[in-house]
Amino acid sequence: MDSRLLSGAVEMLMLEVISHGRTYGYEISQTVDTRSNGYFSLKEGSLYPALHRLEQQKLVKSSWHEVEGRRRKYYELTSAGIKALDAKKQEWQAFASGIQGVLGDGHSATVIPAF
Amino acid sequence: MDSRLLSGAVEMLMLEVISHGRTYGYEISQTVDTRSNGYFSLKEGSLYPALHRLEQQKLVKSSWHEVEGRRRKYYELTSAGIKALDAKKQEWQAFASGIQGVLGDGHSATVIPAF
DNA sequence: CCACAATACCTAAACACGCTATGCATAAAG
DNA sequence: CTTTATGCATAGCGTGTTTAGGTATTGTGG
Repeated sequence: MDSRLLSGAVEMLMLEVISHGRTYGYEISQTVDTRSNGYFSLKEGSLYPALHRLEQQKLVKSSWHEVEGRRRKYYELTSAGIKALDAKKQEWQAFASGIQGVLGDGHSATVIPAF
Repeated sequence: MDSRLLSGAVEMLMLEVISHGRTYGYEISQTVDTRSNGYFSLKEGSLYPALHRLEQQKLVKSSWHEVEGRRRKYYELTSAGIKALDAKKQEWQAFASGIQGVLGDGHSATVIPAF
């Protein structure tokens, strides 16, 4: 897929996944992959920097934990993160509507007069 | 709006507008603006370079014309452009579905056990 | 008549962010 | 014991948007 499309939606997707319960980077990428039927695959080079951005923006908070013999950095949403996710979802809806507005409504191809 | 979202859909939108009939840069931006109810605004700094990219990729062809006392660079789709628009639309659908797949289906918030 | 807005095109520099590639470390599988 | 999967991280690259600026013509209000 065209990665430029994904640009801008990555953070929303990640926040969404995290909103379902405390999770960590590797699992987030797996979840996004699975739930999009393999259409998206967050690469590590975008995944981890994005998590760091979100944390810097105080939308998520992290904590290291040893689980199943694995050292993982778990993330969960802050209250600001919950609001941000909601805002991003609304923005996504508006964006998708905007696209439909341009693509959608009829406008049968015009007969083009020559100059 | 988040310009990152738009990035990646810009070329599709422009091809779409051009597909309705020969047009030029300034008008394209107005059309996109109008038909998205003012939601999108293609900045000149992205509009013109995008047109040049499309032309370089042979998806559109241009010609200068003097109309209404205005010197304008008119664009129209090539046959490759028509195909590309179709492909981009399909990709958009797949992308939007992917997003819905991640956002959509229930997944009631889990009760998070403490560590 | 003149300043200003609108129309119309263009580009350079700064910035953002996804990707590739790489590195490190541990656990499970063969 | 070597390979694969898990798990985190970052540097450099590529691409495209924004900001900001430049040029030129036409219409408009004072």
